[in-house]
Amino acid sequence: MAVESFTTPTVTELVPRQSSRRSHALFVALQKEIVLGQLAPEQALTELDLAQRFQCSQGTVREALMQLSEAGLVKRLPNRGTHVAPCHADDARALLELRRDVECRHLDRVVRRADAALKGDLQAMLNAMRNAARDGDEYLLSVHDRAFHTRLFETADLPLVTPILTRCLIHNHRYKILNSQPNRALEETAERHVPILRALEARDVEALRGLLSHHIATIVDFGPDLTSAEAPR
Amino acid sequence: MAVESFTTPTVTELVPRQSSRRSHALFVALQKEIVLGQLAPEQALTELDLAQRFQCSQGTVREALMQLSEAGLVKRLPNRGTHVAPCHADDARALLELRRDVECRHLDRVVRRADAALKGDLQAMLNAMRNAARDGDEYLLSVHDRAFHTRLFETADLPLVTPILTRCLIHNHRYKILNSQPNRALEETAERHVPILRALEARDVEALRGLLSHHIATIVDFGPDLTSAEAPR
DNA sequence: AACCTACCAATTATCGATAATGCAACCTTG
DNA sequence: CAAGGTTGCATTATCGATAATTGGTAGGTT
Repeated sequence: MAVESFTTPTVTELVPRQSSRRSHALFVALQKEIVLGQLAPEQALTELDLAQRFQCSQGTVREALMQLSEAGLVKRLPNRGTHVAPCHADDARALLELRRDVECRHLDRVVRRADAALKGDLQAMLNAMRNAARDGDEYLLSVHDRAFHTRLFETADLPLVTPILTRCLIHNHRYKILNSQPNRALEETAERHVPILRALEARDVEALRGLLSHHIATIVDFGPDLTSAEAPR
Repeated sequence: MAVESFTTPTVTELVPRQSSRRSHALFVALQKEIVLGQLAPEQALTELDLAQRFQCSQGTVREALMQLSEAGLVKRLPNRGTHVAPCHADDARALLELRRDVECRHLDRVVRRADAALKGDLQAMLNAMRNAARDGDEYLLSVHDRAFHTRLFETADLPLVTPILTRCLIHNHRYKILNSQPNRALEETAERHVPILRALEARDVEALRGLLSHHIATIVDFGPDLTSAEAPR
């Protein structure tokens, strides 16, 4: 194992080099508006309107829309435009179950490959969550929350599965934010990740599985359905 | 508009209106080459090369590449190009488990909403699989196989989950084709879908779950891991 | 020799303009 | 007045050209 005396972890990779891309900035902005409901489900998005609004060309808007389509936040129909994706409870519940399966099933791989860099990154993300919670910024909190779980799962080294988790995460948070009173116990949400980090440090796969499963099942109250089924494996 | 004799069911919607789009044709062609391994994993794809090869502009190539990225068949890094996605056994196994979860978990919804149109479409796809198998066209067989399972799951009416299944399916088939002797019992693969169709007609959810779970677990031989875990719910 | 810097070739990102498509309202026609 | 065809508008799809970014290389400095 490498020496872990680095005070600042590799946060450099968290905001890679995409900040210089107009289309990516647009993607980030639109994603936020969709998750916050400022762009309503089923709402139509026309490329030239967005181009004028963000002062860029139609092609750049198109690239951003295709990235949103990759995240499942919009649906693009050939020659018929782009619409914000729906957000129904049935889909949300299914995606939450799916997320639990994905995150809980490969924890042995995660623990096996966990190193100091992972620990440092997760700690940094936890602090970012705390800051966002303190500032009452629910969306920023969700951004770092997704980063936390994504970083954790990436350690399993299943690059073809990670995009699926990404999809689940964004829709989980979208449904939560769209169906809850704003600013409800944000600090608590951040602190919920502490025991997960502890179990990871102890390399306790079973404890980790139980914590994550409960953590995910209690994100949104869907009734007893989700908690009844056990975590996979 | 010419008069259509409606001997075949609503296959019109299977190839919607995308055939007239250059980028979609390119997407289909590249997808085939990737799944067949003619484009090797990790191979670099440069946009202008493809534009010249397919006689179209760079933007059109880009759109196709983004669709491939949505399917997880390529990975695009900003300013660093597009590469064919890797294809490792660990990912393939994880995606196969995930596919089984998705397909088996919502069969109650499928059965509840199944109608004559679904039955007709599935029967048509089964016939298409048989034709492809008879012609020894393993890829075409896989195309109709994916269409069969996708059409079945769409009946569950979980539009946010369907794209995830799509992703799993394409990677399942890619791994299978990349890791098997060509033309191995194609007819058998097609006929495997007959009991599934029968159980659907009988509206027997439990039988359907067992059949589908076994059907999926035996696509690729990953050892006893997949068959040991039971189908969810 | 190791390191830093300025350039170069290759590639992607963005742009503005044009072509193609789909939809809806309108008009014709029986 | 209904059915079918036609036109016009709004929007997406495609194109060719230009700008920006990257990685590597050659050259110079300590």
